[in-house]
Amino acid sequence: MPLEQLDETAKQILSAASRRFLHYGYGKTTMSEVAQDCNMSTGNLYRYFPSKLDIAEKFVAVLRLEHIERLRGIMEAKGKSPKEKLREFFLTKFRLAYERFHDRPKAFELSQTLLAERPKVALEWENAEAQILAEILSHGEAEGSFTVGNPHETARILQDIAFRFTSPAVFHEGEADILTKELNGVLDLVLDAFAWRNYQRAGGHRRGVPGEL
Amino acid sequence: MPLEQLDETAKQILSAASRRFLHYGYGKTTMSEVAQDCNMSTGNLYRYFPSKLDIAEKFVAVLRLEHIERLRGIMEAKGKSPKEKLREFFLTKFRLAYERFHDRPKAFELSQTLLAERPKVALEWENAEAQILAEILSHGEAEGSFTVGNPHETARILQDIAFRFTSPAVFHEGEADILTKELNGVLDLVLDAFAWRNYQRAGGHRRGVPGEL
DNA sequence: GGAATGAACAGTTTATAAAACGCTCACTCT
DNA sequence: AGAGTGAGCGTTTTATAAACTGTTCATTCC
Repeated sequence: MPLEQLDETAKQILSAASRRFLHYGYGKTTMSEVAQDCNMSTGNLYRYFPSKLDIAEKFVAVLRLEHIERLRGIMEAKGKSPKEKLREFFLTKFRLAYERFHDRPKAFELSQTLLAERPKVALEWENAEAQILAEILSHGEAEGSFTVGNPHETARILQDIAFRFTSPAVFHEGEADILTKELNGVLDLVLDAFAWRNYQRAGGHRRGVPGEL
Repeated sequence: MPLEQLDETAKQILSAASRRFLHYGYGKTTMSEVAQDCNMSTGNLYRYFPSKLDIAEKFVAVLRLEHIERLRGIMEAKGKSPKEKLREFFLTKFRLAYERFHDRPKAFELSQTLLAERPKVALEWENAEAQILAEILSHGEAEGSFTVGNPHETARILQDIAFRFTSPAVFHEGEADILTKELNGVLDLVLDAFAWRNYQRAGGHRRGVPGEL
């Protein structure tokens, strides 16, 4: 699945196509243009990719890998509390989404067509994120910061909550700093909910709540 | 602004146009068709509405009024706790949005074009909802169920949180019952956050928290 | 014989001409 | 004099033909 498993020629094709996708958009790049960039015939492209859409899918898969690695880095960071990680997770996710879509309209178009044709891609992306989120929650639970029943279920709910700050269609409405402020308000609320659940689990009779700042 | 303030002829025009909007969609209904339905000329339509878009805007304004009245009814209901009202508010809002868009694609098209041309309409709708939401929060605060700093700010944040369950673009992904379940999970979390804030305000030393079920 | 080609096919996009549309206004009707 | 008309204006939508694109495969190349 990672880039390294690809044939050298496939990498070249992917690279040429990616460049055109970002520059001219998915719809405006043709297979023969990509072939020309690679000094080969159109027919030969199909020895390495089943279709144009599969090239786009691979392109997004690479993007996703970088995106997920970034978030995984936050999860694995030392010296940060699970609460801080949770906040940073969503702030980073938002910032990455904002940069990807608001600053680069062609990437937005590619996502639109790809997700229309291949809905699974979006689900895989969300699942990969939910995985990391669930790990943050599990660590927090083990460490006493959170009380989370089912980490994966809770991760889904957190994704629902943050949807407003991930959905590309909305980014035009508000500017980044306003949205960031609102997202922080949302995260305050989420963390308060966890604080309450943690307090409830602890029996609701102690003044100091473990893991509370 | 309400329907009653309209001229009798204007009401007739609005009614005929609305019927066509819902049946054939905004784009497929023509002014001359509406005029024919009303047994008048196209020119006469413009004595009552400045443009076709303004008819659509009035149509949506009526919809909004019904929608808001419904939510206001929840807010004003007797014998329900603010927490129950908060939950019912969002469940109803979701159900209404789901019916409006998922079950009636033509209404979806009308919203799309109207919001593209008249972004203010969406803001007014959101503001009207936020108003009611803020009142529920204020009542809850006065009654001891919630601790809410700024009701309007908090209302905004709750709207952000529920965005996933309001955004028309998403309704195709999951079915209503799955989304309802997830929304309930989100509301559980929100209510827990309020419980914690309430507990914090109360000094964090009492076992029983006022207003808690 | 595996790698690469490019003409050919079906489907889509684009270009453009024709039809239809939203809207105005000089006018008629009552 | 206020309500209503409808031909006419500029623009948008639609219909259709031409050009192009994604994909295949019989063939060529090394």
